[in-house]
Amino acid sequence: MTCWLMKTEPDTFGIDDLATRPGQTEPWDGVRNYQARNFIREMRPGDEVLIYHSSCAQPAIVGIADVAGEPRPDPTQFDPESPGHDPRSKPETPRWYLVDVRYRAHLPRPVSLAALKAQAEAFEGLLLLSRGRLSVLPVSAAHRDRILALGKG
DNA sequence: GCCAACGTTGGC
DNA sequence: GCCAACGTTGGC
Repeated sequence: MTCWLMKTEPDTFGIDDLATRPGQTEPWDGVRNYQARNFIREMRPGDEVLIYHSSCAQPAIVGIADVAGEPRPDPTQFDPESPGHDPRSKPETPRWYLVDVRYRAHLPRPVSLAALKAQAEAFEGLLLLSRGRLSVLPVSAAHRDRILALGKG
């Protein structure tokens, strides 16, 4: 079972929004990057997800969620009204995928990007630090444990 | 298949 | 709001 990190902009849809959704679950649509897409397709129900807030005053890992279902085609790619519309996508050959993400908990203390950078050796290899623009990425068990330890109250 | 132009992400 | 990094597109 893999642990993942998924980014979101709190001004648009933050962890508080996730926590107050019906079923505390949201289809994580709109990912339009091939590397991120490939990671989504590797996700399995029950996998743990770290929720990261980006493009905000304090970029940080703010909580824990899990993967609530199998990866499936992102329906917004077929919707001409959606900003995620991709005219190249056909229902029989979908290009973009999503998973449903279910809220589990806030971290008692957010783990800021600055805090991660301050322990650069400990977080060596963490794609959040080396692939700044990747919005979905795997997190090793060791890094995950360390992040949760930092996030304890 | 190379590479320049362009667009987007996201920290600061 | 600026700008660096870098993924994507499209001409050749």
